[in-house]
Amino acid sequence: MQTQMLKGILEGCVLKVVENDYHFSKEILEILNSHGFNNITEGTIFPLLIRLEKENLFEIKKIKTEYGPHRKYYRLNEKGKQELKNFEESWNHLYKTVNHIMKEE
Amino acid sequence: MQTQMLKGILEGCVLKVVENDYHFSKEILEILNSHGFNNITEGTIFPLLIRLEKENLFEIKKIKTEYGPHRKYYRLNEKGKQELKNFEESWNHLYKTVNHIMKEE
DNA sequence: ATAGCTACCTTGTAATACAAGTTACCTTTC
DNA sequence: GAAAGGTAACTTGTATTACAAGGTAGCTAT
Repeated sequence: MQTQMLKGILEGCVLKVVENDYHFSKEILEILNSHGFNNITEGTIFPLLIRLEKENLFEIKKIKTEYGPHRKYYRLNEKGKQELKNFEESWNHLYKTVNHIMKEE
Repeated sequence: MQTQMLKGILEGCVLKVVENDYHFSKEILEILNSHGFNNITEGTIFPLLIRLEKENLFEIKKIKTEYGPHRKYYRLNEKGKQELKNFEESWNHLYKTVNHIMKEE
C-alpha cells in the first residue's frame, strides 16, 4: 500500500526540490529521503526525471567533474514552475479532503 | 496527474467510511465525493471493494429492498480495522513529509 | 410486456513505483 | 598498463490501481 500511495505525489516533490536550484539525481534522492521518504531509489527517480524532461519542464546543465562521469543538473523552467503550481493546488485539495474524512469519528 | 495522486489513498478512505457503519456502494461513493473528491465513479469503487473483500477486511450484509436488486452492505471487521490503522499511520507520515518539502522556501 | 430505474459486476487501458541490471567514465593501486 | 573500485547515467520488466465503458439482472409503473 505504501508504494501505491506515492503515485503522482513523488513527481510534485521532485519539481519542488529543483524549483530554484540546480540538483543532480543523487542530490534529489538524498533531499527527498532526508525529508522523510522511506527509501526512494534510482529505479524510481530516473524514469521520473526522464518523464519530466520529455514534458519539457527543466533547464538542464551537464557538468564534468574531476571524479567519474558527468553530472546532469536539473532546474525548473517556466513551464515547470507552472506545473509545480498545479501540483500544489491539487495536493492541497487532496490532503485536506483526506484529512477531513479521516477525522470524522 | 490528479488521477495518479489518488492511488492507494482512496483505498484508505473507503476503509474509513465503513469503519463503524454499514454502507453500500452508492453511499460510499456519495460520502467520498461530498468530502471533496472530484468525481469518483463506479468503475473505481467496485474493483476496489472487491479487492478489499478478497483481502477479508469486511463484514458483509446483503439486504433486499423494495426497489430493485439487493444491496451489499460493507463494514470493517477486525482485520479491516487493523488495516485502517496501518493506512492512517502511513498517511500521516506521507502528508507531513510532503508538506514539509512543499514549505521549504 | 415494455420502459426505466437501481445495483452489482467485468473488461481493458494507462500511469507509475521499484527492483535489477547495464554502460561508461574516472582514479588508484599493483 | 591492467585490474579494481567508485560514481553517475540509463534500461527493462513487473505489479498495482484509477477509471471509462459496457453488461447483467431485479423491481416498479405504465
